[in-house]
Amino acid sequence: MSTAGEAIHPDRMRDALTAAHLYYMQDLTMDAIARELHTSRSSVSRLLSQARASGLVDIQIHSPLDAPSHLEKEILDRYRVAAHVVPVPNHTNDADRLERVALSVARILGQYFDSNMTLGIAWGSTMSAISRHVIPKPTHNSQIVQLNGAGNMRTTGIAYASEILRRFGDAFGAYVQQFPVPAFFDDPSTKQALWRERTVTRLLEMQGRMDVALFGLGSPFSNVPSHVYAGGYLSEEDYASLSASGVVGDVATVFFRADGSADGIPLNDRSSGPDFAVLRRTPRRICVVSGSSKLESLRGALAADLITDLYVDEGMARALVSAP
Amino acid sequence: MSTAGEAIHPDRMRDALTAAHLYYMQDLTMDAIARELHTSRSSVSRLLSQARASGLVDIQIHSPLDAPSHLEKEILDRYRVAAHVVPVPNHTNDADRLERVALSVARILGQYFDSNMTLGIAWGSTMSAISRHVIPKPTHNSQIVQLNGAGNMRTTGIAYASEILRRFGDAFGAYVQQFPVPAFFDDPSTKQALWRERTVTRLLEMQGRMDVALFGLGSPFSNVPSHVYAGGYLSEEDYASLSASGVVGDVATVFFRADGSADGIPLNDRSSGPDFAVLRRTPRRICVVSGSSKLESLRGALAADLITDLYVDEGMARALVSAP
DNA sequence: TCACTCCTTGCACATATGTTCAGCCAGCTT
DNA sequence: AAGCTGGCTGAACATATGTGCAAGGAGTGA
Repeated sequence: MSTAGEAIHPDRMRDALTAAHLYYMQDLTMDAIARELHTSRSSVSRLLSQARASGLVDIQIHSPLDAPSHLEKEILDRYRVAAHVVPVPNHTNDADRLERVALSVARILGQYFDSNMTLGIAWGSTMSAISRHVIPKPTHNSQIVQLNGAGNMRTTGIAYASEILRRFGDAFGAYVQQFPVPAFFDDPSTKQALWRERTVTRLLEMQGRMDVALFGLGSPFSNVPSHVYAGGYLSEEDYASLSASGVVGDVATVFFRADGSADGIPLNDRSSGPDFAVLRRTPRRICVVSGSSKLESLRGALAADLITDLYVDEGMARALVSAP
Repeated sequence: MSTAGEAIHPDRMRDALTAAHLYYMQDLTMDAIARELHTSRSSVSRLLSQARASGLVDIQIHSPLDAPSHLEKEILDRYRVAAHVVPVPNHTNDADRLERVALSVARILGQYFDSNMTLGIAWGSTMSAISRHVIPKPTHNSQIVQLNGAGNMRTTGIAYASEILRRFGDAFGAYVQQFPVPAFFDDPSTKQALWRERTVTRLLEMQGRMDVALFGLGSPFSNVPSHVYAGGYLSEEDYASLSASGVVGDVATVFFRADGSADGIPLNDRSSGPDFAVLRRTPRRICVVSGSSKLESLRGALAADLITDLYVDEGMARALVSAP
């Protein structure tokens, strides 16, 4: 069990708590609070920042039940997933879209995850961005499990993936279960052998018990290839094989076609990611997508029924409901 | 069923919602939001105010479970009630204390009340202050019931009490049940007769089904008499009778002694307020007290087991744990 | 159509808040 | 004890936010 968030001196936290009360519940100005706390206004400003960043202050936005935007309702009707459209101006570049969607998800994640739960997480640029902003929430007896290995031909990937895992674990005070294997095995039988090892079966069982899964999408053939496709995970032949199989995207390094099917895609036999059947058994499957190039991948994932809750930027949401 | 809060034009609300997302979830500046929304920065400021005031944005403060202040823990240990100490500087006058405690309670009330629930409320200066600040929260099929009549020798009290009721009703979109009777009857038999009327028994049944009761405390013999004791509700003889019975305070115009007993206090037979047995059956009984003069009254109410959740200013909390 | 009210807007100003920076202090190493 | 490091502080400055006000626009009744 890792410790939650940054260690904060208890006295400081009590001050932060008091400041938050005075500021958010009683509408005092920071100046007034500074006087009550016998400190400077700047310190109060900093205390309040800490209070927000450490989850002492929790800001939620409730749409009155009738308010879901036209887009969210349309997506619900057509795809049966709870959509959350993150407002983003049209001309925004993909990096900013990713950042804004990730920030929104990071701040709302606490609403999905609680004590005694297991959260499965993937890795990739989206997950990395989210991990950098999660807001701490203390939980007990909760677990975070890595969905797929991150090793590739050059590194074990442990540093990268574990950094992401660690951030989530710290934020929730959860036990973190890493998955120190390559994203793809060279030989399927190695995977099968390893999958019979008890350290691995234990992890697979945790995956099977997940309450929430959080993942982005890969899109191999878009003009902006995702982390997996740029990071030395796949060889030329692998890539060709994907193309030949009609793959449009992946979730946690498991691939699927436009119609949502995933059977008979050779690479999946060598992938360390969870079988879609396992994923579909997870009650909440939160998918975070941003950037125009992932539309086809998203359509495939929706067809595959991999998603229960979808976070997208506004542009993607529009694209999703406009075409057939 | 009254309509919730102020009527807001739906377009405006969607803008407010978007602004809130951009401001609170994505940390954009109001200036940036103004550009995205094609309006002026000042309008964004106003949109955000609306979003907060109308409950679109919900700000909560979570003390990490180990953080309850020394005072709150001490009160829990000694009196078995969940105490919430509202920080207030020592030299604050009673009017400000009342206002600050009321504001805090108003903003937190939504956490206690939800759809399909019944809320009982008293009246008085504390309740009035709270009512002026409640933050709207949409609920369904919920009810608000007046605990005790407000009529006195000069007025029916309906305007005063109903204004308080209405504010709560508006905020929660709840059905409001007023209690248009005098606070005290002149003749106990009038009360008994009326208590057999179906309009009244229906209301008494609602009181019996309350999920939450919200009330302040009266303190007849303090130097700062409460509303009841100043407003022409009681005659000289009544007052003398209370004194003779050893009364230290009241909840919803039902009186009690320092040891929490209420039997044999003549005025209670003429009071319109709920029998303490009814109150004690209510799962949550939230008492809001501020101002130094109500200490003895509070002690009595605690002894009478009328309270499950206590909101007090810091001074009162200290006083409560300091003396025997 | 006009006159009127009521509500909304953006501007300009007044405040409130965030952030940089230099100084200080506590705790640790040598 | 001296020297160092890291974290915290308040002053000063740079930004961001709140609000009074005059102007404009939609609705309403004469």
